[in-house]
Amino acid sequence: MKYIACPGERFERAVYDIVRLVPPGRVTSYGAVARAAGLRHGARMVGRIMSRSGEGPEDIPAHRVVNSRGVLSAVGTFPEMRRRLESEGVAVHGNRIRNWADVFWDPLEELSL
DNA sequence: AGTCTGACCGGGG
DNA sequence: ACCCCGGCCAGAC
Repeated sequence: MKYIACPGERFERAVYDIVRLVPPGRVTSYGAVARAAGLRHGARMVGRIMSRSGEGPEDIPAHRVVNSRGVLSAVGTFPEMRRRLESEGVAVHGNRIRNWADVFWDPLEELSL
């Protein structure tokens, strides 16, 4: 499966497809998803897409996407995020993920795109 | 059209 | 490890 750099609906669909593949117990980042979806500078867009992801019927693990430093930057508007991660075995200290380097799941690498 | 604001990122200090 | 800054892009005024 491969995605081409094309903004708009295609990009959004690619983002959804990728996020759905993040396994429980692992976490990825907005920027990493953006790059895998073909937009090098699309991190903010991914963030926006995640923030609206609760609206539709689409069911995706938005809690498994955090910022590039392993911090739960969304916990303010998405409080359940932390509990969901912990229930999957991800250790969180403050709002920061422990062993970030080990828990990090990079779509580009894991999915050979 | 101009400006501000984000669930962002990388580099530099 | 922390903070700051400039760059990034789309949406809301």
